[in-house]
Amino acid sequence: MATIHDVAARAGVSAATVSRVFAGSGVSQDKVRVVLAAAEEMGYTPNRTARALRLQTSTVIALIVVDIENPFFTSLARGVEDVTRAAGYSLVLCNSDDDPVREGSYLDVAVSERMAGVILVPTSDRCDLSRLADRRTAIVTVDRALHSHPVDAVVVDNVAGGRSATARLYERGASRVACITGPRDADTAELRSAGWRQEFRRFSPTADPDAYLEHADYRVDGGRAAMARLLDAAEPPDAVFVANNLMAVGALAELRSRGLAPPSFGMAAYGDLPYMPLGPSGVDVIPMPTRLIGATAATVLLERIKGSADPLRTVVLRNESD
Amino acid sequence: MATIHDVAARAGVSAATVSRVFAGSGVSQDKVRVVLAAAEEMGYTPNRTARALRLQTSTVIALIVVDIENPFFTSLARGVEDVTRAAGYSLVLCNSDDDPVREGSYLDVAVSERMAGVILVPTSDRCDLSRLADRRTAIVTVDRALHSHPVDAVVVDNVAGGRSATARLYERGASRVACITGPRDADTAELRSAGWRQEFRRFSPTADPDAYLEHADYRVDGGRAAMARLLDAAEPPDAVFVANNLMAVGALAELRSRGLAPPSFGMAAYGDLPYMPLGPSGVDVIPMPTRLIGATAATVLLERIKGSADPLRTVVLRNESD
DNA sequence: TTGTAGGCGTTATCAT
DNA sequence: ATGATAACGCCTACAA
Repeated sequence: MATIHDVAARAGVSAATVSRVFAGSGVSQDKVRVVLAAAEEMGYTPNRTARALRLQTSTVIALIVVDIENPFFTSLARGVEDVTRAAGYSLVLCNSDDDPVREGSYLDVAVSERMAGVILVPTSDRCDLSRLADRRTAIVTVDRALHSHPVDAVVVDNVAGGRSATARLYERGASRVACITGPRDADTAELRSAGWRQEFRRFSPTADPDAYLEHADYRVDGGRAAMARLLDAAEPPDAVFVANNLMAVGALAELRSRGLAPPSFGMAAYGDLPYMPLGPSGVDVIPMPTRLIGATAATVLLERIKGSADPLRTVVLRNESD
Repeated sequence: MATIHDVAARAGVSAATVSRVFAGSGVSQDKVRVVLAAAEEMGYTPNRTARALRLQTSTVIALIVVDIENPFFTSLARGVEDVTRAAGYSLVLCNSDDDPVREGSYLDVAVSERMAGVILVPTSDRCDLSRLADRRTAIVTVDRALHSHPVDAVVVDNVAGGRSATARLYERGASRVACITGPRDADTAELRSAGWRQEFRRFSPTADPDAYLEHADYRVDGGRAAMARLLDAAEPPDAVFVANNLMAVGALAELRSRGLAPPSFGMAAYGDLPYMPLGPSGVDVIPMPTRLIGATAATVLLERIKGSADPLRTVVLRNESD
């Protein structure tokens, strides 16, 4: 494969000149032409590996998500990619599968490959970012915030979303709104259920919130099982707020299998139900500005990569219908 | 950040010895301990960039798909990841968005980063793999085959799937089965519709197949629009074979919006409909062994990376219900 | 078993 | 504007 020296030899210039041509600075017009021609003929592509070694940084950005099979995260990825690509970076997507070990290994890869930055959906608050800090690798978290480590973050107002979803269910006539939220490690799960709890206390002051709160895993089957538990209770709810899209799909399946379904049994979900333009499902959706979240995170990251020393910030995007 | 020399100094050995410790060969027990201790204390991680430059290959594998938002491909990715991860490689996922230019740029990145190999869902038969060939980068295509370039491939039997889906619709009483297939550039689209055409000719010998064939883009909206065109025709079909999952979702939406729906209007789809355990949709699904496809592709790729010089092969997996 | 030294392909510094 | 040269961190003959 052609190296910079091969091109230099062919063009009758030094390697330094070829390098400058590709860096785009301080080379005479004629030499530029000669070099470009030579490079073209030889099919020369700069070796990113060598460049990264020399520069101590590459032009790759990693996006690490907790569930590649959740459309929310792939849509987020599209948002990220739109802006990173426009800025000349390539985006690689990594799936931690909500496993801190896998998350850690991808973070290691990121610093070890000298990636320019990483956008991370953290598996939990305990995740270790020190390795990135050592290398001053730019980082921003999305969707979930991190309190154990100071870092830029882009999130939505989960409490407000949980509240408005719950309130709407009550206003539409529900008398007891349960909640299916995510894993305890996910701060979004805690915040969304906190929003629900506020409204539950207000509208069902005599009932015990904890009897109507289920934790699951943000996945279809978990949502379905949680819905089943709620329905099997002594005093079942007549509506439910589900804290993410996939669990809502599962909960809906469980309801339908029992002959229940919205709107007779109320349901609100945080985030769009995937592939559900199939006629009205009766589910009240709190839409998330998914691509915008990704695009915003990418923008923040790029600023850090460019060297911004602004104070850390947490960008809170509004849900589209609070 | 600690380098191999720092560790060597601290451990009182040469850099070569440290390198050998991490390569795992020919170092005395006591030195191994000392080196590992030193590395641990200093938080040393080998610099993959330097290693890749030296070895002319890295330990990263790229999976380039045409639509990251299609659950089929993310599920495929899980299958790939299962085996690459077990073999000690890290997988990065890239989205070409069915755009040959983006596909090309990711291929460039792959060779430029000296990735160990790439698993590719090609956007079309015209895609240029010469750059990979130059660097002898291992490659295998999945889902779609490539005839312009000799390369390993893992696919399913698209013709058989198209035939059996169509035949089943006729056997269930349909009198005219239309077909919504994918873009002309995708060989899967041509093969699936070819399967349909065979059965169409057999069961509807007097009708013109081309009047009942629609090309769309393998996406929800495209499927919906195609379904609308079919229904608006002079002699509309009473059943349809849809060549992929997302278009089936769109087609189903269109049917329902017109008060039609399976099973009165027959529908068969190639690949599982995403997030549809919501009660029977009435759609006859040709399930694809999605994860297995990914795992198989990864296995083939790993063999090539290990240096296998076996003849090129195309692995054809059976659909689960042919 | 261990160390020395050269080179992987770039880019930045320093001359010219 | 251009060229020679050193260095980025690692691995691997080759020597000892």
